[in-house]
Amino acid sequence: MTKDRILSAAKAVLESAGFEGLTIRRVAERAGLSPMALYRHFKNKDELVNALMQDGISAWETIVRGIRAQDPVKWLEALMKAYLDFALTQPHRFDAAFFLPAPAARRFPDDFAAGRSPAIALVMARIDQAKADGRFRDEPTFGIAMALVAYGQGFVSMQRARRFASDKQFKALYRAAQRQFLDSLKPSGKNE
Amino acid sequence: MTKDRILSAAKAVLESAGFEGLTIRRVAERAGLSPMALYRHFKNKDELVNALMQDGISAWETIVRGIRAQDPVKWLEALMKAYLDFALTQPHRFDAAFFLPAPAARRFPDDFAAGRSPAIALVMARIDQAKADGRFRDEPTFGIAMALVAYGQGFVSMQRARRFASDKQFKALYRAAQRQFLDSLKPSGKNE
DNA sequence: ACACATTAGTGTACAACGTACGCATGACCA
DNA sequence: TGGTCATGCGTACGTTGTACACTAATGTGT
Repeated sequence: MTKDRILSAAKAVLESAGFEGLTIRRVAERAGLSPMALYRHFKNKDELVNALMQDGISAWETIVRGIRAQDPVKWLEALMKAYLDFALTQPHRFDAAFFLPAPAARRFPDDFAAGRSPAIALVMARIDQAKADGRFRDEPTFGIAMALVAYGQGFVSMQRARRFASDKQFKALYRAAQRQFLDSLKPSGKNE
Repeated sequence: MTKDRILSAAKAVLESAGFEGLTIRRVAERAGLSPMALYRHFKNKDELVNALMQDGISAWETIVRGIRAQDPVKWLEALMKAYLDFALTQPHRFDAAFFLPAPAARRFPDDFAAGRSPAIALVMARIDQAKADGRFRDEPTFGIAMALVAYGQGFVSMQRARRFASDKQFKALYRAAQRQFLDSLKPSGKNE
């Protein structure tokens, strides 16, 4: 399918040149087509970018589904580490997945926050498990999940806005905060 | 000063047309100048945008300094509310302050996260006060402050990416999470 | 086999963008 | 009076997204 070839080209351009360097002409060249040919397959540039967003989201879901840790708390630790890795090793794909505005018409129809997103559902399941095992205090699962998500998103968003002095510092602070966050969920008295 | 007139024009354009509508030509027209005149006062568009970022940051600092609550916990509540209001009532100015990448050359030289930023210093002072008063558990002030910041930034970042079904939902979830966050900081046993 | 509609791709052209370059104007000081 | 400097403008170029009109290929119905 030509559409797939265009999308592959777009992903390649995005990875090597970022969103700023993502132009119709460059994608077309990479796909071996004339610029206008893309418009047979995507209504406009926004639609192409939106396809990249979908790609980023699927990539993240695959990553989450691939986390193998048995212990629920360790699983959540691995999740937060995976999130950081995703943000650092595939920055543009990550941005496509998490920072790109969804098309206004097609907002996330259901409550992403309320756990309808596939990825967040997995997270909530582990939180429930940890609570059942007495590893976490009895606070609302949904609230914990939101905190976890906001945590990651907020940190990466600050890093993208260059609010840290260096990437090393960002990583160190992220990890410290992650540890403290998970600790703060332990039942009373078990905090170190 | 002409430079101030340009900046005012830029702020007006930003407010009415957003970053997408912020063009040299439009700012120049608003300021009653030819497009090229702006280049006598700003090296290029990035420098102008950077000035808008500084403006946004000062605006936020003014807001924070204006919070009058005596009780430290109430002060932090007011802070989180003010943050939400800022994001919703002056979206572009907020984005300039929190989401715009700082110029690569001039990264935040000191550790913003570590409390060198004026605004965060005020936050940490209140957290310390709450801990001293026995209102918060004895967890690292810095970690709490980071969590608070990341929380806000993460939520707004998700809203900007249209990850909520509506603004009403966003507000409701933000407030719920805020309440839960502050509750989770109370000393053991005092959680409802 | 023939006529015709649909699809895929191209080439040209336009408006809007950031901005390099060179020139005009006036203020100020010698 | 002449020279320097700051300020602003007009023109022009390259790059962007994409509207429009066109051609070539591919079915599809008779």
